[in-house]
Amino acid sequence: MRFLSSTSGSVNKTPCCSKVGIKRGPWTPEEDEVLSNYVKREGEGRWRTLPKRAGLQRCGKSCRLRWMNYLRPSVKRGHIAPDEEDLILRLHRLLGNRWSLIAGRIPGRTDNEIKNYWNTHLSKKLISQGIDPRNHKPLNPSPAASPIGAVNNNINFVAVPAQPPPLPPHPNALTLEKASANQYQPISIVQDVRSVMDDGNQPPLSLPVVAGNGNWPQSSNPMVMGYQVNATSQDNNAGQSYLVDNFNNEDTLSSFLATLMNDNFPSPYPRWSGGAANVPLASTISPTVDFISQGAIWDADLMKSALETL
DNA sequence: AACATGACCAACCGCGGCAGT
DNA sequence: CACTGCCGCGGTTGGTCATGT
Repeated sequence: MRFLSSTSGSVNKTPCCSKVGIKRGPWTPEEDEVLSNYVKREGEGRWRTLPKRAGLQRCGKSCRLRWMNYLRPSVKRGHIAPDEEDLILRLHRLLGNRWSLIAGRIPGRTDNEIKNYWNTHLSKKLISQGIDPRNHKPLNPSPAASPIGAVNNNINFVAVPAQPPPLPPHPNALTLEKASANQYQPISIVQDVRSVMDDGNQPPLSLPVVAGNGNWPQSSNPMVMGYQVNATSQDNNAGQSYLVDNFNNEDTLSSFLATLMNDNFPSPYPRWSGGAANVPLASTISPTVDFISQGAIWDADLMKSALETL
């Protein structure tokens, strides 16, 4: 039983939870009050030493979790609303099990809550609709068995055939322009990416926002997500624009993000080169995730508007 | 009424990243 | 540069409650 202090077995317990005298299990109202008052008074952080300072017989991890998931004033209570569910689905489709990132885009909801809601509701819902909740693609690749699946009244996920037929030009192409030193924003439709490909032309340039490593353009880069236009060299000219697909075929954006997140991107790992794009360097190897969380490219509103084009 | 099963979700655990030294 | 400790994340567990038999 997990809530009893287990003195047997498990050698590799984390230090904070293996200490004698540390309480575990459900929190009492008294403990909640002590923790809540202390954090409101002293602020968040220094969780490791907080229990001692606050006079709680808990480990720091437990205190942090309790505050973050339950006691924080900003935590929203109650059922997940339809629009929240809709947003969770869209974000999960793009980000996968990045619960913290998803929660960061849904005010008042915690990563734990969204994770639980996903595991107990949404994943089953998608399965019942013939959609694989892991990748949002049909469980059965047979076109006859994978019609368009209505997830709810607000959103339709289009089942992707095994070999999608050519699509006509779509008006939802999104282009980006440099809005400031560290942010791009959508501008007008420039060109349908597939028309470039269908003509058999070599893509002008791979999209610098994904391939930029200080040595772009890299026309041989296999992760062509979009094409730079109106740019002739590695420069930082204002007004250059980028076509970022049209979000309409084969989940391009989603698979692209997934590829980055799964570390499948070819070496050298894409990072912003300060000279090329003047965007804050991502120090980790999850650049897109960092960009999203830092708002470097996809700030909250931009991400939302992009998702709404799906 | 008693028991079995399933759903829900708070809380725990291990791990990786990162800042500080 | 290497080491250490803390923090935060995602996966998992198991207690509680609701529903079914």
